[in-house]
Amino acid sequence: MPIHNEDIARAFDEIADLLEIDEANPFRVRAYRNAARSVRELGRELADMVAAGEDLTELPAIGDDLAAKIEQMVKTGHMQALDKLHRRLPAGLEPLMQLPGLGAKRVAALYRKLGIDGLAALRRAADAGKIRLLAGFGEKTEARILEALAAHRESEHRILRRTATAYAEPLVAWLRRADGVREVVVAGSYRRGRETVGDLDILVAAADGERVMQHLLAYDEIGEVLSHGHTRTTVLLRSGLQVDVRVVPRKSFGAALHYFTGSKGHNIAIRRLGQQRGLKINEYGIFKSDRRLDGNDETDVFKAVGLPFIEPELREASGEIEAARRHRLPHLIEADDLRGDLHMHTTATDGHADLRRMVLAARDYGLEYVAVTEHSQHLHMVHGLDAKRLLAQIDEIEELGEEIDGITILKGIEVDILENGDLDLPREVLSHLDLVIGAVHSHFDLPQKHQTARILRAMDAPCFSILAHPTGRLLGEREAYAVDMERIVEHARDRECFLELDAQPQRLDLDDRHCRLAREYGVLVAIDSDAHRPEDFANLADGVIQARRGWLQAEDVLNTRRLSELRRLLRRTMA
DNA sequence: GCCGTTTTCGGCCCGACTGTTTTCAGTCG
Repeated sequence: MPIHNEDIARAFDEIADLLEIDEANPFRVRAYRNAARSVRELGRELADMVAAGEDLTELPAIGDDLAAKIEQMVKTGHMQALDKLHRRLPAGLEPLMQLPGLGAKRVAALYRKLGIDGLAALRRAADAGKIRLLAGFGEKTEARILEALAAHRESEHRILRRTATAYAEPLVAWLRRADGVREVVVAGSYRRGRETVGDLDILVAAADGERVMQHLLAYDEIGEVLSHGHTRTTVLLRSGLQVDVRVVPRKSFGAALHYFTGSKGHNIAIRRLGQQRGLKINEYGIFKSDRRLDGNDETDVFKAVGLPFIEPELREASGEIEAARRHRLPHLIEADDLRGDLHMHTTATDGHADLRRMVLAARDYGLEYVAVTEHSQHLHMVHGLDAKRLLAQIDEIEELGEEIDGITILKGIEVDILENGDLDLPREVLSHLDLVIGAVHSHFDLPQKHQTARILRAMDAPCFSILAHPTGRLLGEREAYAVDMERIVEHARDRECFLELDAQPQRLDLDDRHCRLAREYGVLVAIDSDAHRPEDFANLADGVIQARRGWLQAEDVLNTRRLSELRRLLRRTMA
């Protein structure tokens, strides 16, 4: 079994948990957690770096000791340090740490005083009322543990950013109506543009916090109040979505917005920089020996540590601070930079509106060009096009193109990549088109080697312009299939074809790391709506956010090109 | 255990809320 970065990160996190239960030096514990974060944020596989003999101590938060542990895990599949800890502390303790309300101290007490060594034992003790009798515990803590155990069954769930927007917007509007409220912004991972969010962090600028909180508690959608103070209140909406609302004075809004936007790793790095300059940075401002310097505006925080403004989408502690220091931050793409869309469907296959309505919707959205890209025959379920129907659609598109002004309709197809890497329609038919999008819609479970070879072979077909939704993931439903993305990106560069960032909210692949990889290799990314309905062109905005998370500039994106330039680039893929 | 414009030792981000405490520890973000 190949070892992935996530396996290593989990091992480090588990060591941190067990060490903390064992009352080890808290900074040693933190070192493991920092390393886990660093490994997760790394764009490349550690196993590959080890194979290439690279120096892992170059990576942030990895020193000689942890580099050796990574190497050991990659080579043997085990980390002895973790195995050793497991001989002294049951493996069942680590899941206990994941329950809200339980940390190392309490887990240690439960284990040492009551012999609780896992979730099952915890439930038995809580049911029997034994926990409330422990020093430092009480009835409320015991009740909270029982609740946490019940919630644990439903497991952690993150929701699509798009779904979160539907909850966030009315709540923000509600909070704006509270007396004395100056500003309301959704911060956290939502503001950083993560494709899924676990909760909403809403920041409010107002003088009277308690007044805002009273207004919040009157919101119709609130299911439960988890905690309530005058600067911070946490509630669960009826939908189950957790919302943290924080109120700060207007003069602290910038510092608070920076702090609550995160990411955690980014904040820690910024505060460290501040510390080196003798500054204390918190959500209330920037301080030098208790004298407040600034904090009105988010840029104050960056200025204080000698950096230019860093866009929220970049704040993942994945090189943005170093890039800012060297003035190498990308000038990120904006939604207005897109001139067209290269992937959409109509009622000819699985779309919900006919060709005319879809094209008019694209024009209304402000696009200069749009490509019609139906599924091909292999997808029987959606009545995919065979050669005859495709040729008929080409005629239909040309007729409509004559008739409609203000937008150019390109002729394309989303052709299936068959199991052996062949395309689902012959070259003679595809060559009538302006572009060919290839996509995997079957055999998702091939081993990585085969899946990668299959896709590389498809990219070598004479007519192949863009690889659609390159990992096939459906967030919350289906994992990405196993592919070596670096090889695919490299091949796209050599083949002079393109990779898609599918902007459907549950797809959004390429993801941020893959976008950065494409940019490194100089492969242009197509941000496509994959629209099936007129309103789906709005997906493009979500795609742009993901592209920004992937450090893409307008020049890195295929469909920011003018039509003439786009046609030139596409023609090369159809030779 | 990591790290370095305080550089091989001595630091390590920082504040709010809860519960159980009678002045604060534990947890969380």
